[in-house]
Amino acid sequence: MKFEAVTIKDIAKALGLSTSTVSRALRDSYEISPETKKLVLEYAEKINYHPNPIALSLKERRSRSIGVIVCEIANSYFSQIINGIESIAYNNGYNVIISQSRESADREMLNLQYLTSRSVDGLIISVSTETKDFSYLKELHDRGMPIVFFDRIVDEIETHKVIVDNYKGAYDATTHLINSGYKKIATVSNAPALSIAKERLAGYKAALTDHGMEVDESLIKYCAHGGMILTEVEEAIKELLKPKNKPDAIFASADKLTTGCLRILRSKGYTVPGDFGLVGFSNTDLTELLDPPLSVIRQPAFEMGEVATNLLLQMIESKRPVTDFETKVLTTELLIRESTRKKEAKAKPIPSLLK
Amino acid sequence: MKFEAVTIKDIAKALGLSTSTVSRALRDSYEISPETKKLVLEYAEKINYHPNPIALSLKERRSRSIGVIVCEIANSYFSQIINGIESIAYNNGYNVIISQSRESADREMLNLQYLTSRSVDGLIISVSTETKDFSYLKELHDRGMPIVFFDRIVDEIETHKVIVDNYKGAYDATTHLINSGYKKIATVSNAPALSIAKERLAGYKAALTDHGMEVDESLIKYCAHGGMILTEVEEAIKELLKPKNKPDAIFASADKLTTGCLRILRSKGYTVPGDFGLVGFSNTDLTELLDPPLSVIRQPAFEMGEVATNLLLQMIESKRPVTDFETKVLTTELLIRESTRKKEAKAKPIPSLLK
DNA sequence: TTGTATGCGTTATCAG
DNA sequence: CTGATAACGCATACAA
Repeated sequence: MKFEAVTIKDIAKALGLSTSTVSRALRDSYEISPETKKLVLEYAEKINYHPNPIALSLKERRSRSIGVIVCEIANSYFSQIINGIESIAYNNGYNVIISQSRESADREMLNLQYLTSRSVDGLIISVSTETKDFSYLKELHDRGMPIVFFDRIVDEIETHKVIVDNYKGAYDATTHLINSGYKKIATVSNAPALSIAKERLAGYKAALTDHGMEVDESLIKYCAHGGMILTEVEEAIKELLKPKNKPDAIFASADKLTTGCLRILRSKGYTVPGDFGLVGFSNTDLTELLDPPLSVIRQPAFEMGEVATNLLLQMIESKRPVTDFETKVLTTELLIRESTRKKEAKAKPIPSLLK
Repeated sequence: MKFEAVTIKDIAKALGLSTSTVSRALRDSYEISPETKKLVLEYAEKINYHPNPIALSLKERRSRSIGVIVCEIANSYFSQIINGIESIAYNNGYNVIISQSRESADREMLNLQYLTSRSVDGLIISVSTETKDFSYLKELHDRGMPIVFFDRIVDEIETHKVIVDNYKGAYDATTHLINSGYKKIATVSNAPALSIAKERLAGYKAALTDHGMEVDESLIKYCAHGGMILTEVEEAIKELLKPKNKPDAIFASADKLTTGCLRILRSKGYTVPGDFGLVGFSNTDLTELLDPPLSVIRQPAFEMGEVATNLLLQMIESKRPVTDFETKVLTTELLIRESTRKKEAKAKPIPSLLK
């Protein structure tokens, strides 16, 4: 009682034709008579024929599917990107296979092996925070697998990359905190090896110095797992809140870090934003549910997925190797959400709280 | 410069053996000498051989992959379920292909066709709120495709189903609102055709009558798109807040409805929960970020994915047709999060607000 | 215009 | 123990 599909053979037998004639008729070949074509097409329609994509893959040595690896689909930033990827992929007849690394280098490797063994035609990937060894990816790339990196890119591999303007985003976020009256701004960052972390840190530092504030290394904390583990954020905050050098605001450089900071600060009794400033790279839709809502750096996620996919399909479908790789930089946007409260914050000097 | 994989042929040629010998050696057949086996295995390892799953699929007429259709992967409830599905699937050597219907019957149909044409061995699906015509699914099922429904099930199709105890969840949520002192409890529900909507509505009504409150049909609002479109929630709330019969609390019967109600109520100046009660079926992790946080009905999502997948794999791998279908009911849990505020709410009578 | 034969990578069947 | 061959579904070069 297995699910049996209709094949080209069934049509050929039923119509007294050869399989090749049927195949050609279905592909609308010029060498088939209109009558035969009509006959075949109508019968195919009637019995609901669909070509077996597995056989096609085997024949054409391509699967018309692309692999996507992200750390976490539950993250709305990534799911928006996936939506962008899917929209372009589907329009071009490609399937999308999604897999999650959950910020683990091991799982990333497994997924990678799985996808390549499934013969995906190309790969769109945002590497996990934990990954330090890119040799497998490099080998894949050297062997001709089209790859596009996005968000968390790998500098060592020469291929297309799509990122947002991390420097500008961090700069804007920090400036917003400064303009809101906060005086001592810390940052909670991703693993320092990540390119995005570096750039965001640079933007943060630049904003401080441009506004005549000094960069204090003790106010810079790293979370190796990007906030996936809440305790690492807790640890970072705990250190920041030590009496000797307390900040009154934080720039959080990633989604999970922003929500992590928020949770911990609120659990400690702070009103955020208000007593304590917080702006971050967070696309979690729900930050707007907060009362007062949180300002965030919005990343053009959907568009990012689209751009990455267009580049990948271009690589896949070009006959000769692509050489002119480029790094597309999309622009972030500061979404100011706590406008009414911000004015208050500006009006009254921020009290030195953190008792 | 395409990505070329190593095949059994390459090994055969390199070792001066036939492809069948190599194939048998790799599968550890008893009829191959230990020396040959060792030779083949070592060489395969060395050149990093992996069987081509596409060729295997063609041969075995199965793809070792299962299709999953949900309305939205960004919804953390569904992404948790997907994690549960993946964990079981991967452990059994199955791949998972995820697709989103985005609450559109059209997209659901397209995904369904796509997945079946990709020869998935089985399907795990939560139908979209919009779907009213289940004939395609029914046909698929009749033709032998193993299907497991979860969350939003289709009563007409005889197969395994996995749901949570919607009745109990709704009953608990409503009771919680009653115990918190709210006097007039409305509900914002999914499309009434959905089985989950019916059951949750029944739980809501039962809780009211069990506590000596009367069911007022004008306090029951439906959102056809399950809150995907914010305006429909807005419309529902607007009607509820009409002067003549205002409620002071809402039981929201789905994730997007809960967050939708929250957003709209807060934008209208209500403190929620507090002035206005709100409990819903919401697994959005971030509801705990709210201040005060929101009590929610937690659904055992991960476990649900596991159970569904186990049932599906059992169907796929059983040689004869499965007949003893069952509907597994998992238990929900009321997560009380606004405990401190709840006491206040209990202590002081809820003022008749809604001015 | 249509049919026949071949190959994509693998395994099963049959023959040595 | 090992090798040759057919088959899975399809497209296509080559024949007719």
